[in-house]
Amino acid sequence: MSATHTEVSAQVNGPCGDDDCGIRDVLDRIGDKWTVLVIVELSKGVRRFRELHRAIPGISQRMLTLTTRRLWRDGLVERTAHPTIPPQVEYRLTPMGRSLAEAVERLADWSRAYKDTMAHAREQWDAEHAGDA
Amino acid sequence: MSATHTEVSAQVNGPCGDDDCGIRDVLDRIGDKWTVLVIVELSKGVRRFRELHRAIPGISQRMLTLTTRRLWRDGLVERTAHPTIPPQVEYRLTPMGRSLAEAVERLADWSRAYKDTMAHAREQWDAEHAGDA
DNA sequence: CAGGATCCTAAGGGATACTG
DNA sequence: CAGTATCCCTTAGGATCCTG
Repeated sequence: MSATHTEVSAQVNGPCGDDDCGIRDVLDRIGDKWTVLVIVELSKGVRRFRELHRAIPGISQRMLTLTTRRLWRDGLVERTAHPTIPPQVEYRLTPMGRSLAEAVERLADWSRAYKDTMAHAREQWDAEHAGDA
Repeated sequence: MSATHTEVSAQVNGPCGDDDCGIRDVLDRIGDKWTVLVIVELSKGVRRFRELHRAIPGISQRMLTLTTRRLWRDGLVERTAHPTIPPQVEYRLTPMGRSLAEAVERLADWSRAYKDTMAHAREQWDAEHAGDA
């Protein structure tokens, strides 16, 4: 798997030369507490504010508002406000949003694949370092 | 959660039934400020503490210590301490760590692919909502 | 060199009350 | 219903000094 390279082949498996690529950009966007959950929920279909709120346990209206607004602003979701009484606002992923949802799903795949391995690694580490502080 | 919902296509493109899958798990691990940067740097090869410190501009020793330790504990990186004076500690990704690095790269790919589109979307949004507060 | 121990602040985010 | 507006508090993380 890993070649016997030291750091000569920095550009082999690193997609960017020596910079941090765009990784921080994505994480600044989805690294918060709720964004991905909203994205995942919206990847299932169109949702209204209230539906999102109930589908994502624990989120406050405030954070849902902030999160949806950020996604909207970034062009990841489309917001449709029906001028009815009471108001109805629908959120749906844009093509770009769906593509992000795809990438996020891959990450979720990884998580499920290695969850047990990581848990076991932690247990073992904790056991081996039981005398430290 | 609510079972009486008439959600027909809930399991179509959603990889998990109605839960949040393991997405939060991953993000709790890589969603912080430095973890991915360390992972990316280590994906280029073995690195010593100092090398990591200099390769990742802005990180403090404290955060580098915490970050590497967490990765180590989770079995994502391997830590080799040479009992020399002065000490030498090498970090390298484990197979599981490399697999995570892969997934992270995919996310970075996405970022680079849509960076401009998002920036443009934001500009437009800001322009259209210049009169709000 | 590779950390540990402390101190301290910025900000993310929760709870609650109000509004169009 | 879909938000706003405030208050408040926890905590990630920076700065600094110390050690084996």
